[in-house]
Amino acid sequence: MAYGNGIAALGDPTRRTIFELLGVGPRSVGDLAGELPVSRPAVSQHLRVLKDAGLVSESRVGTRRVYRVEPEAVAELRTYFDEFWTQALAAFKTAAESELEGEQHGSN
Amino acid sequence: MAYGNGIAALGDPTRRTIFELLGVGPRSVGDLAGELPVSRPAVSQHLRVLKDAGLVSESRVGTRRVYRVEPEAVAELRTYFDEFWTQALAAFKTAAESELEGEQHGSN
DNA sequence: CGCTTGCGTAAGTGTATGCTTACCGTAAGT
DNA sequence: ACTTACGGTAAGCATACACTTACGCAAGCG
Repeated sequence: MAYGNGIAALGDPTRRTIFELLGVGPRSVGDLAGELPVSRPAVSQHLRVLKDAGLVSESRVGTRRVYRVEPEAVAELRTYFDEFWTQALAAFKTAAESELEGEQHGSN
Repeated sequence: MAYGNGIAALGDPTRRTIFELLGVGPRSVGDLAGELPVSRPAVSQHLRVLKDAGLVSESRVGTRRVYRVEPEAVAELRTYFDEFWTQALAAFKTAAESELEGEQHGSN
């Protein structure tokens, strides 16, 4: 049940942008900061949150740190909304049917 | 591009719980509040956020208001993570391959 | 060795936000 | 009409949180 942290982590717009940038391919911190309207430390802090949520992982290359998306975490979120959608749709149908029960063959 | 609001709205744990309760079936405000550790007004406020995000809709039945999940909104989120996952997986593969280029057939 | 590059961390600040209590409007029951 | 049920809204508060600047630390380079 780590998806909760994931959704919360992606709640922030800046963090979601970072995540989407990493979705294209791995990147360094300064590189990311270069494309964002916030300071580099801010990006570092966002990356920490994403990392704690298991959405991204870090690897050191020389003096810089490269972050990349963790596909498994995304898969979890995907599954969550997938199942939720199925369930919501079923509930939607059920609700529509029980509405009809009250008016039997009412045309409207 | 309304998924952004949706994700942000679901960032809050209480709101996510409300959303999941509504996923099972439509419910009234007081009914929801009865299963949550927060006051009824708090639930009202959360429902407003969910409604503004397009995740739920409202309908009045007598003196009470019934809220239900909006399947289309869930579908949007589903699609978002679905596409993101596909993209992230592709990026993951690409990254793995370009790592091999550097060491060609290096056993270590 | 200094010096530079690249980042994480600490400390501080302003604003957003989730919660509560109090209040008000609307719909149904008697 | 009076009363009760139901729920949205206002006001206030306490905490969370996103951001900044300042600093420290490790890895390459001259």
